[in-house]
Amino acid sequence: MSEKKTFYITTPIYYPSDKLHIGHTYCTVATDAIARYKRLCGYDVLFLTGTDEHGQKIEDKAKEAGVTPKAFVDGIVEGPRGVKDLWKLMNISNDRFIRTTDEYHVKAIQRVFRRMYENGDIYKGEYRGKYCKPCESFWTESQLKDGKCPDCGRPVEDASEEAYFFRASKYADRVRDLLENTDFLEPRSRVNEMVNNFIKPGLEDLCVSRTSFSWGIPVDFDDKHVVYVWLDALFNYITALGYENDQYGDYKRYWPGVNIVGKEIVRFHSIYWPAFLMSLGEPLPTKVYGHGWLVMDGGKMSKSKGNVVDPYILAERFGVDALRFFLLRTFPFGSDGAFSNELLINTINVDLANDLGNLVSRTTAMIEKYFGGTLPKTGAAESVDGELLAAAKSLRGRYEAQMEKFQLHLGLDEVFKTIQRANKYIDETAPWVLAKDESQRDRLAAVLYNLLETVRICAVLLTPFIPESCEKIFAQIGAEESARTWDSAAQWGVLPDGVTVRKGEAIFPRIDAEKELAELEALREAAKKGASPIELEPYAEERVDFDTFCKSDFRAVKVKACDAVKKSEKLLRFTLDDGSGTDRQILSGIHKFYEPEQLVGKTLLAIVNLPPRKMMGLESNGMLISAIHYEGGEEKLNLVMLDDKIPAGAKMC
RNA sequence: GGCGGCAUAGCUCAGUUGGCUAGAGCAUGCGGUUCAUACCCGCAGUGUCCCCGGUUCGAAUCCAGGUGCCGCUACCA
Repeated sequence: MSEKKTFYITTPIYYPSDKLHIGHTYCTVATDAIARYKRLCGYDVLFLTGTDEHGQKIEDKAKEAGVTPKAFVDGIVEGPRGVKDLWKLMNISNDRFIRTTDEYHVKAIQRVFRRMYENGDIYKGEYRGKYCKPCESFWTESQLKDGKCPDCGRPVEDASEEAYFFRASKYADRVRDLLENTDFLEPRSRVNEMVNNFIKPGLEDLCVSRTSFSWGIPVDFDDKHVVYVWLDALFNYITALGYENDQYGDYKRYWPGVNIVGKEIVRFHSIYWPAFLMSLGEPLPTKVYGHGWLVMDGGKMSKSKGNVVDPYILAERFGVDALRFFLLRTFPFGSDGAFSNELLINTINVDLANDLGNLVSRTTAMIEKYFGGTLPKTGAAESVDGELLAAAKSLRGRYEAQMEKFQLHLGLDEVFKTIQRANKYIDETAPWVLAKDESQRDRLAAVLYNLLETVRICAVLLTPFIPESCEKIFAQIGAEESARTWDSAAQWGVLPDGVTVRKGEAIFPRIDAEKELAELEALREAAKKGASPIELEPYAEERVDFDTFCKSDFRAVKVKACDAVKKSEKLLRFTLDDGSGTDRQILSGIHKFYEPEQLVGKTLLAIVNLPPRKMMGLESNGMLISAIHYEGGEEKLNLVMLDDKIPAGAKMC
């Protein structure tokens, strides 16, 4: 009977290829608020976060940094100002932290992979698919016509590397039903996107192993292969509870739970994740919730723009609670929100300093001033009290309704409407007038008591969002433990007669907006200057033998014409003079970097003896050579341009 | 290109199944107050509800077309 109901909630596990930014913080803070809310309500909550540490990108980054992948991620996860430090700073109340490099997780994934292999849902296949020799083209199974090459109708043969596949197609109907006919995936708008894009066209089997790099969990019965990162990553939600391992033992107790995710990874969580669980016959998550993104003023966050928002800087300047509050108060959870420093400062000043902070301050100040800090017993009610009392007494119900839907900003909105009502109540009752009249002492005490109770209820409901600050408020208004509970938030008159308050420091100091904005702008400029280190592709370790290299036929080519390929975002079509007398056509996906007009007449470098390849229905005979590097995390591409003196067709060697 | 989403006041956003003079907060202007963190309370505005048609007694809302922004996805050998 006394067994508490359980509630399990997770953030995504973050990919530690770089320091985390405000977007990760937003997601984690939101999940933390929900976890704290559920604890407040009396649930036995388990809250998990962690890091997803395998994959090619991390292997590359580590190589670049000259350390092992494990050492690289250790630095970002456990190191100073790393992931764990950030969550500590942000006062995140996670009960567990999983790293996908943790031994128990690795072992569990190997077992999961093996089980799915043994039950037939994972099978060995070919990564590239089918090869048509005469056309020299690769095709996937789904592109074939009657099992033959869709271009020439001739038979195709298997080619390229072997890989393991997950039979996602087998679960397509069940997943579709789950998406369309339940509220498994929210917000609802994501459902159409998933069904139309991935299920209706026919859900393809998913390649779940790689041989092209080694930083991953080895398939234990075939160690050329490492497990695909998504399969590895998704199962964290249950390995962290002890699924297929002995590290923990509460899978039965807590699963299924709620997965909070960003909208960019909804696909994996709403299609493959349930399909994997179906394959193993395990319960599905109770809900996958895809929240929106913070959109920066000045566009997407990027290092070169200098608008990557560093949560450390904001939390240290304005306070952890202020930052937590801003993120959850301002943006509807579920849709995108426009982030700006100005909005941040404004919200802190208006809601926290002026409305809430000042309400606590003026209430406690008056009690100290008029009653020496201790409120006498009283009962002098008047009709003017009605509205405030009604608002405060019904607040918990309205708040709860929103919180249960994860509408965090609306829950907060209810609380702040009540706070504003309390400020108005002070105006209506004018305690400073009552104070001048000795016969109104009783009434004055009643007014101040009503204010204290309203503040108390609001503070209880704000604890999931701004826990530290609420502690301070409770201390100032003299609220004991029993006056801080979920139950007490639905009751009026919980603070005892003769309650003693103690006015302290301002809980939320006002921010000098102009000064702070100028300083943040200066920091931004500095970051912009400092943060354009040029990053290079890692150097290849494998040697190519001289003969193979010599087979590559590099030639100087002159651009006779260049136009954008219709219906394609990236492709440009080049008509080239390669000195042979016949024009050569090459397609290149560089429209992001060049407009066609810029390139006509230029002398470029191309490899001309690659097999022809069709893209968007057009044939490409070779490849133009470009130089690639990264600046501030952004890919930069420059075509290699040769001296115009070089004649078309000149061979490079 | 396919799929999906968004477009409402200077800014950030609400507007349930079509129904009052289209709303809130911030910012702005004016007034009040002095307990309080130059704060609080009240009043006042301001809108081609992206454009163009259509359905309807009636459209911000529904339908067709268009424009702009965003996301997913395909083609970047």
